[in-house]
Parts: sequence; structure tokens; C-alpha cells
Amino acid sequence: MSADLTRNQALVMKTLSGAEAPLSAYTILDRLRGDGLRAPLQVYRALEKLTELGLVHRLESLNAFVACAHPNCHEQELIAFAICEDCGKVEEFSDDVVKDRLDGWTRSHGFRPAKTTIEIRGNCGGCAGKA
Amino acid sequence: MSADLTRNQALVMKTLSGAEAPLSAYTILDRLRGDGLRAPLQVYRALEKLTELGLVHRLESLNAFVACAHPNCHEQELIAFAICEDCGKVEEFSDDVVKDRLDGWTRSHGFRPAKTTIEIRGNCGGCAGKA
DNA sequence: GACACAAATGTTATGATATTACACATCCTT
DNA sequence: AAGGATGTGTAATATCATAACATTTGTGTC
Repeated sequence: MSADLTRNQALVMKTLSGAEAPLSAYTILDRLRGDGLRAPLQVYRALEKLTELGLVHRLESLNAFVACAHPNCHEQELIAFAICEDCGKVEEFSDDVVKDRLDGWTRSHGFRPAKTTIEIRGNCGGCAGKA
Repeated sequence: MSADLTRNQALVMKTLSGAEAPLSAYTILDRLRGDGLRAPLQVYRALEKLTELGLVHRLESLNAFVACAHPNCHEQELIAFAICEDCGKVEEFSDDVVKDRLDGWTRSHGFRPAKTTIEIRGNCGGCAGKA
């Protein structure tokens, strides 16, 4: 699948895939210093490409990145994220009704959407129980 | 309405209300240096309070802030933002169907939502025409 | 293979956004 | 007046992101 990634891209991808929760660019950098990475730009450039390929998502409300949960079928649908503020885990889902409603709004307002962000912060099932 | 704001809060509120587009905390600070503000924290603290009061919204995908478009009826409904990347203008809207769908997802997944962000970046009617 | 172009890399420096820690002041209630 | 909650001022620092430049690697074409 992710066959033709470059070295840096593959390193960043592997780090994100193995992570339990979203990672900041600088955290990724720290985890890859052993592999020879030294500068933030090396990570940011890889992230830019991976995001473009749909393999990685940026979480705007966190300034952090996650590996896409559906790495094979990287449809560029509208994706929503549920982010647990306790354990950090992120769940990714799509909803066609939400998509249709937002599309309806933009169409009726002459707004041409480029990228849509939906992020729900809160506590996941496991963590909400404890609280 | 916004009667009992403190001096710094009122200054920040006035700056945001008078702005055409979202402002970063540092931009607000720069505009208020003449009024005696000197440190980022003075602005961030005011923003925190104003956000809490529902008078100001934070746009996560921009790291910037806008005055609420409905300053009187500050219902804490789910609000979506359409942000023009050209002219910077932001439109604010609500959609009960979207709200219901997201509520449905969280409920069925045992997720307890605290704050939801919906931001559509793109070009507004005016700017999309020119392109 | 040699050439040319696009893409990726490495490095340094800098810009932009946000918070911690601490001391002091103000307001409100009792 | 005492005490607590909230707001303020300031310095230092943490965190996130990009600009600018030189170089290298990969790819297609002849």
C-alpha cells in the first residue's frame, strides 16, 4: 500500500501508525532522532505529503497528527473525529447526512468548500465511565 | 449585555467586534498596545473569559478568534463556521440535523462530548466568483 | 549513458502561537 | 476590617510552524 514513500515519509508514517494517540510534529521528531532526523522541517514536509496522500490527518484543535484509520480505502470523504481528552484516543467516522447538510448550506450560500474540519472533544466510553 | 466586562476584556471585545475577519491573539495585542496592553497573557486571559461567556469563538483551524455573530442570544448550540480563505470573512451557522447526527454518534458510542468544532474552509460567494 | 526537470533532503535561522510562575491589586461578601 | 475569588502585570519559557538556501536523488527522454 504505502510502497512508494520516501525514507522520511516512511519513518513518519511508521511512527504515527504505531502511536496510540495523536502526535505533535515535534514529538514525532524526537522519536525519530535516532533515525537521523534533526530538524522540524523534515517532519513537516513528510507530514504534508502524507496528508496529501490521505494517509495522515491533521487534528486542528490539537495541532497534532494521526494515521488514517482506513489506510487502504483512502476515500476523501468528509471525516469527523471524536477525540478523548483523557486517554487521547481518536475515533474517525463519516456521516453522509452531515455531509449533505453541510453541502446544502455551502451550495445555498455560494460558498465553495475546500476543506472541512469536524472534531468532537470530550471523553470516550472507557474514560467517561471512570469520571 | 456586555456590561460587566473588565477593562481588558472590554478592550479585546471591542477589537474583535470591530474586525472584518478573525484576529490572532498577537494581532489583538498589537492593536491594543496603545491602550497599555503589553503581554500576550493579558489578551489570552481576556479571550478565555470572553469565550467562556460565549461572546467570542476560537477558530481552531486558524488559531484565531472572532466575535460571536449573535452576541445577544448566546445560546450554546453547536455552531459551524464557513471561513473564506480569500477575504477572511467568517459566517456562522447552526444546523439541528447536523447536531442530531453527531449527538447520535456520540450517544451510541458512549462518547461524552465537551466541545465540538465544525469549520469549513474555502471561498465565500464573493471571492469564489472572482476565481 | 547524458541531460533536464521535478521532488525530496539537510541545515540554519526565525517567526508565530501559547503557557508557567509569581507578585500584586481589586472587588465582593461577611 | 478580614478573607476569598477574580483580575492584573511582568518576565521567562514552551510549543508549533515556516522561510531561505544549497544540495541530492529520482525519473523520463533522447
